[in-house]
Amino acid sequence: MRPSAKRLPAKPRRPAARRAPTQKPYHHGDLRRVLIDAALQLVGEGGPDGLSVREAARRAGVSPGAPFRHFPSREALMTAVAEEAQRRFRAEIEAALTEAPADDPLARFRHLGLAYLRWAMRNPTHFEILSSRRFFDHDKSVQVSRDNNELIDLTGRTLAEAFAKGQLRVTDLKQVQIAGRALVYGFARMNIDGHFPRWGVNDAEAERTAEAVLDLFIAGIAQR
Amino acid sequence: MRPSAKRLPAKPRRPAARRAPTQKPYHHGDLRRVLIDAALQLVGEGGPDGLSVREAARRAGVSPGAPFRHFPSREALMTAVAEEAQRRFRAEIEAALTEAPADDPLARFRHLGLAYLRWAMRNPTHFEILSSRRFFDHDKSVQVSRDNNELIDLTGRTLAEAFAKGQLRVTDLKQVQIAGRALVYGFARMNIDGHFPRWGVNDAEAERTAEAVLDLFIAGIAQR
DNA sequence: TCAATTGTGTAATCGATGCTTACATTCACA
DNA sequence: TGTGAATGTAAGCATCGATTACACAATTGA
Repeated sequence: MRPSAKRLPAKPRRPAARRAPTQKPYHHGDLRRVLIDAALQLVGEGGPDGLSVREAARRAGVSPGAPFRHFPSREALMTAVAEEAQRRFRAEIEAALTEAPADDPLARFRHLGLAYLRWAMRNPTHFEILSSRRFFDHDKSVQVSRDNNELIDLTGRTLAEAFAKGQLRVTDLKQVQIAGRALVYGFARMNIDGHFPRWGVNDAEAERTAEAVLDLFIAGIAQR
Repeated sequence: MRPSAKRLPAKPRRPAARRAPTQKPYHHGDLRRVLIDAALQLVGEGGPDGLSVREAARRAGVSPGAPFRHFPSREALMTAVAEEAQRRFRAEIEAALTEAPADDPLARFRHLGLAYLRWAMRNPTHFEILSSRRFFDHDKSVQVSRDNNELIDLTGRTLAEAFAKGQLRVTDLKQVQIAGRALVYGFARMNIDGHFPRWGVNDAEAERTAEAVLDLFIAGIAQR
């Protein structure tokens, strides 16, 4: 609730509306949200280490101690950032999946992998924090772990459907899934960790190579 | 300066040899080496963030400013740690390769991947620092980049030999190599980043799964 | 032999950070 | 309308990386 939009029917003593525009109100309004946005930006700019509680407070125009009213620790703020990133990650993958053919599980699997890779390549720092346990305790975030598990289940089901349709020549789907995860995760992390020095973020060649690598993997497991 | 302990040439001044054993000499002896060892230990214990210049100095029994005589920055100390780790990494991989059959390139490729995975699984924090550009500037370490490039070249040559012998069904070796790197790197990083919560370090099941995943990949590219 | 040079350690200090405590202000509700 | 809860500020702590001035020691060369 913003301080200007309160009840106060009959009282002329300086309401927030009459406050001088340059003078900011004592209460921020939606500091929690603003802090998360600032933190998202900081992580985007400087990676996980770029997140500073004080800097986030600075950008929100608030005292250095204020964020601790909303987040008990830097790690908690990082967790909130990861939750927001995970939400976007999952949303984009599921959106991409709606455009995939419903009756071709292997093609859906490919769409899944491509959407995964594309988001990871375009949002490297955000992908990094939600993928590594170093930056926050995944067990303490129900949303991140749930979203992640559902994504894993989704690929598992898709693979099972592909197998049921006779699209796979391999039988151990569990290992196929782990290998597939390792492949896309490894590619995404190689990009993050600077193993592709010729590419910049959003480089089209990077995404083309990602696609080729994914297709190589799929060709290896597909029936032919 | 300490006024009481001036130079005073003609005096029963105690030379280093006659110094009491409990009293440590002013000069450490081999501080640089000891600092690297302490730093290796710190990284092994607490990951990359666990390295603190002060703590390394503390363990070396030296003042907080002393390490800066040997390393201009924390990053430089981390680079030295990474160089030592990279040296061990490469040595172990090359040692494993000597035990591989000389006339079977694909088997050698497999040995290469297995040695890579094994070392990464058993030395997760050390693998992490030498694999990510976050912790030090790879361009500033000739050793790390050279060792890494030679390892990459080694796998490239092995793949080329396998192809020449007709052991591969794929033609784009460049993409096979990138996919292979992504696979083992992704698996190693998944382990580091806590994606295999059931496993501990040195868990035999982890290495067995790593082997199975690698074999799945090789089966996908091998001629049959 | 011994004085100068160079190398290597200490002590003190700086600014930034995460985090805590005490206090101030405002909101929400009975 | 008044009171407790929520949310901000101010001040301060410990730790960290890093710098500077200074102390001590080993090496060198005339």
